Amino acid sequence: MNAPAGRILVVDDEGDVRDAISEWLGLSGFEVQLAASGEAASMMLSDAMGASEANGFDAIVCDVRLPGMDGLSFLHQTRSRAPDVPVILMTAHGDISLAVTAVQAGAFDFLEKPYAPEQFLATVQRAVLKDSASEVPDDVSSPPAPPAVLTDQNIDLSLQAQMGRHERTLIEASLLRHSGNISAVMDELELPRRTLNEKMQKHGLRRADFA
Amino acid sequence: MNAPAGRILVVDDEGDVRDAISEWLGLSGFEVQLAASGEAASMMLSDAMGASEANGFDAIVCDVRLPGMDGLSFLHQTRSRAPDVPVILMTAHGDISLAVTAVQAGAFDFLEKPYAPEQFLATVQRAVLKDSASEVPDDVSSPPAPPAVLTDQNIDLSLQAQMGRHERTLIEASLLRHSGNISAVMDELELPRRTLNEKMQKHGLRRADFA
DNA sequence: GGACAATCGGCAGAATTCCGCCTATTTTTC
DNA sequence: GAAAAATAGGCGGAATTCTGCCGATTGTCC
Repeated sequence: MNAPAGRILVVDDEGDVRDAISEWLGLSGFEVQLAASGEAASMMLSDAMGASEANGFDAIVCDVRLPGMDGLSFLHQTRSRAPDVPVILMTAHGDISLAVTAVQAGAFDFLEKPYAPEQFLATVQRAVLKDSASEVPDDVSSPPAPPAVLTDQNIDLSLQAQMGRHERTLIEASLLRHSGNISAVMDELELPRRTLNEKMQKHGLRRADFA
Repeated sequence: MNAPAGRILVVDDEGDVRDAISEWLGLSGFEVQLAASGEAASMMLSDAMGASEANGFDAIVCDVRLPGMDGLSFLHQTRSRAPDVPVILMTAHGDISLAVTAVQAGAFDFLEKPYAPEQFLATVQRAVLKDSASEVPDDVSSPPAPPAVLTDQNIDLSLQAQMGRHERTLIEASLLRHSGNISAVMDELELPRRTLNEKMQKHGLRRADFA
């Protein structure tokens, strides 16, 4: 195998998520290191920086919602300790204000779960290559920015597919908010239980994953 | 009356929104100028910059979804023409990637409708005073910016309602991208014409509005 | 271990949505 | 301004989704 495409630190308290992400990254040739908490990640970052090997990580992927030190705190800490390492934040619930805050605080990007692996990988690639407009936000005199709308590629853009993903996202977010409590989700989304069950099954959502 | 607190350009294609915002701003002592399209706003910006009076506007508030030149395009253009004028973008639908793109492109803030007038005004005030973390994106030692985005209230959160809004948003966006060209939208969203027609009617979308 | 609450899946009729076919109207093209 | 292309809407059978009912499981609390 060639030299790794880059070294990525993945921070997420959910084992399933870590597994999935590390698999995606691994298959793409990245060297992956995992952390289940902000504290652990912070220590790994210290190690990597202390070690002789280069500057440590090429990018960090971190969930916003973490027990203990949360994603934003970790972002702030990392930006001051290792300004050159791009930090990508992820969240399961779409919170605009959080995204704005994160990007203003220097996050490289802010991903909303669930996302397609290709999209995720594309973002990591960009981060590793530091190929982003966010690196030169003030260079407004540069040629008229290209159609900066970074639309996803290799993603099914049919209405049906987009609606399906959105439905999944909404249900997932509600499940997350209510820790997998079906009754609460039924109530919030105003869905008969039978319908909710079917949709969850269709999207492969299991309440156990949100408990 | 005292000297105006600042001069604000409001860009929104919906008259009701313009009226509401201009009232809020007016009552707070701001001088308000209204535009219904990105093109019109662009021309007003030219006027203001050309005129002897100061540097034109103290802040610009712009809807993302506009017929013709959309909010992001207008943002880009404005950032290069008038880098010192903070641009606040607004949107009715919460789209994280859009918010990220906007902030990376230099938007001062990204507001999600609907919001309370007080919070809207607070954001404008911050913009006029240039009191924002986005002005010093690399100053990571500063405390995290306060939550500038307002969450919805009095909005139907049922899955059905949310999905309906999303469907409308997607179709609207596609119509916008293709200037109301039905065939192109059919192709992009992979919808039979008959189905697209019905959905457009359901959501009250008329192609004429996007031509 | 038993009672009770929460959750799940099969089944099937009701309700809704999908979408081809045909025709009318509007817009473009030459 | 006539032919061609694009768009819109009525109609209705096909396909899908919705969702109440019922019994089976699973988890929880004495």
